Amino acid sequence: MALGNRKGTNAKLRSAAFKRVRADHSAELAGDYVEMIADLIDDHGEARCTDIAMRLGVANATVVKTLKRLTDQGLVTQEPYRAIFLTGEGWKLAEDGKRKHQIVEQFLLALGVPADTAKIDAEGIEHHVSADTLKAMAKFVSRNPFHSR
Amino acid sequence: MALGNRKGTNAKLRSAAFKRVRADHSAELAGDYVEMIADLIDDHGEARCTDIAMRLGVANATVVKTLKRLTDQGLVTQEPYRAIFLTGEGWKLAEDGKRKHQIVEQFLLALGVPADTAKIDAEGIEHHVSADTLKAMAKFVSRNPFHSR
DNA sequence: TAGAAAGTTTAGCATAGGCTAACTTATATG
DNA sequence: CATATAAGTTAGCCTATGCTAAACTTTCTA
Repeated sequence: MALGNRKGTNAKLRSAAFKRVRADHSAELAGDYVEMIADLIDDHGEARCTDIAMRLGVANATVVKTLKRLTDQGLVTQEPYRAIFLTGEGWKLAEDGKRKHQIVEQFLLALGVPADTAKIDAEGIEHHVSADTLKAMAKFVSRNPFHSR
Repeated sequence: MALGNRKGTNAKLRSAAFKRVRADHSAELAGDYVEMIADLIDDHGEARCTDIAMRLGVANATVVKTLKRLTDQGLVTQEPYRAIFLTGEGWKLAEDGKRKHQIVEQFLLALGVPADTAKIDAEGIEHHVSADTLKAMAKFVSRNPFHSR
C-alpha cells in the first residue's frame, strides 16, 4: 500500500509537471516577443515587424499574426503600418524575462559552459525555471562569478 | 564597424537560438511519450493508452492521435486495441531522454533546489540542454553529490 | 455465456504557430 | 513630385496538439 501510494503521488506530480511544461510553452512566445520588442526599442528607439521577424528567424506574416494575439492579450499596442509599442504589462513581462534570461545565462557561464552554447541554451531553459531554481542559480553565480574549471 | 559586426553576429546567433528552441519543442513530445512508454513497460510489462493519458494529463483521444504520428515516425508499433511497443529507435530515444532527465534532476538537487520543484523543473529543462551543458551539469553533480547549502 | 464495464478508436472541432503569395501603405530618391 | 523600393497586411494554406462525444472492441463478472 505504501508503494501503491507512492506511485499514485508520483503520477500526480508528473502529470502536473507536464501540464506546467505545456503552460510554459504557451507563455513562452509572448515572453520572447516582448523581450525582443523591448530590446529593439532600447537600441533603435522603435520596434519594427521586419526586425522582429529577422531576429526570431520567422516570416513577416507570422510576426503580424502573433502581434495581433499579443495586442488582444494587452501586452502590445500598434496602429496599422506603424511601429510597435509595449503596454505597461508588456514592459513588466519583458523586464522579468530579461532578468531571468540574464541569471540563467550567467549561471551557465559560471558552470563552465562555453559562451555561445550558454546563450543558446539559456533561451530554451529560461522559460522552464521556477522561482526556487532561479534563486539557487543566482546564489551559485554570486559565489562562483567565474567558472571554476 | 566592429560594433555593427558584433550586432550582426549576435542577431544571427539569437535567431539560431530561437530556431533551436522551436526544433526542441517538436522533438519534445516524442521524447516524453517514448520515455513514458518505456517506464510503463518496465513497471507493468505493457503500456496502455489510458495510462499514458493519465500520466501526461491529457485526453485519451489526444494520446491516440499522437501515437499515430509516432508510429509514422518509426518510434512506436501498435495494433488496434492492443498495447503499445517501442521500436529499437524508440528505445534508444527513451534511454537518452531518461539519462538526460536524471542528470538534470540530480543536478538541480545538488544545486539545492527542493525535491518536488526539481522534478517539475527537470521536466521542462531537459529538452533544452545541449551536450556541453549536460556535461557541465554531470561534472557538478559528481563534485557536489549533496547540495552545498 | 451474456451483458456491463473498461479501454480504444473515429469524427469533428478549436487554437497556436508556421508558411507563401498577393496586395496596400509609407518612404526615399531621381 | 512621381515612382521605385521597402515595409506591413491579408488571405489562405498546413501541421501539431489539445478537446468532447459517439462508436466500437475487449475483458471481466454474474
